[in-house]
Amino acid sequence: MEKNPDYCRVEDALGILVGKWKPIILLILLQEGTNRFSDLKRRMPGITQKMLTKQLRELEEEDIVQRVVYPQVPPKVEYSITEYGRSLEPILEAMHEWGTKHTLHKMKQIKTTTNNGA
Amino acid sequence: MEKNPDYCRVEDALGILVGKWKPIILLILLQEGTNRFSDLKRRMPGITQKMLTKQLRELEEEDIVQRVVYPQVPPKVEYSITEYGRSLEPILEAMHEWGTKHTLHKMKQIKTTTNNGA
DNA sequence: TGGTTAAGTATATAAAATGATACCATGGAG
DNA sequence: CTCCATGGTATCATTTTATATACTTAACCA
Repeated sequence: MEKNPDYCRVEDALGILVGKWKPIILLILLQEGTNRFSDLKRRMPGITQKMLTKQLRELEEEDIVQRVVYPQVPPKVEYSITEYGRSLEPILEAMHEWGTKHTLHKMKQIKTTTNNGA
Repeated sequence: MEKNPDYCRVEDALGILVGKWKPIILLILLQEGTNRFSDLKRRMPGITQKMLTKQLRELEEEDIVQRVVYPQVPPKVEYSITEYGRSLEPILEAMHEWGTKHTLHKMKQIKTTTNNGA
């Protein structure tokens, strides 16, 4: 595992995508472009400031999102996807596509299970 | 979020791929086909029986891996990818590809950071 | 009789992720 | 002088994940 570079590469991608909020943040920024902090928060009912800050910092750390601070009061901070971050799109797309099929698959499973004694 | 089906689909895929061991299990089974429990354990030094059992049960639950028990002593249990599970390959591939680029990107970042005052 | 084997369970802990809540800074409106 | 707004930070509690360790089962072998 640690030895096999194939596995590590996949882990790297997962490491960035994983978390309760990261994919949502990425999809929002990918689909709608630049958002300020409070916009993001508004679009993610349920997330706390702390969480949002943390996720954004981690994404920034990986050069996936860009953070721009306007030195004014009240503060204004804008977040956007970096060009590099955009390279994650194929993964998110593959996951979205698969997830859609998966939903159908689960429905089939339920049907089959329900009928298996009939 | 919960409202937007786009996000949920991605979450579904992540829900299945995520965990410290699942991608490794999937890659092993995808690349090498059927493995028995002890083989998998041997290929993943560091995993505990409990964890391996748990991950496999979860994958089985989602119809990603198939579990075949041979009623003999000592026990023999074989695991393999289902046809459905194989449909995850594009995601894993996309992640692998991205992860590879990411490694290079990080190296560039370090270089840039190191040179930024020169 | 007792050890070996494969695939587990059971129980207890530790560590990581997430959440709730309260606090801070500051310039302008009233 | 006080309150509002924005984008935070600090502290603590809870939930979720992962680890460590010991026990179980039952045929087989010596």
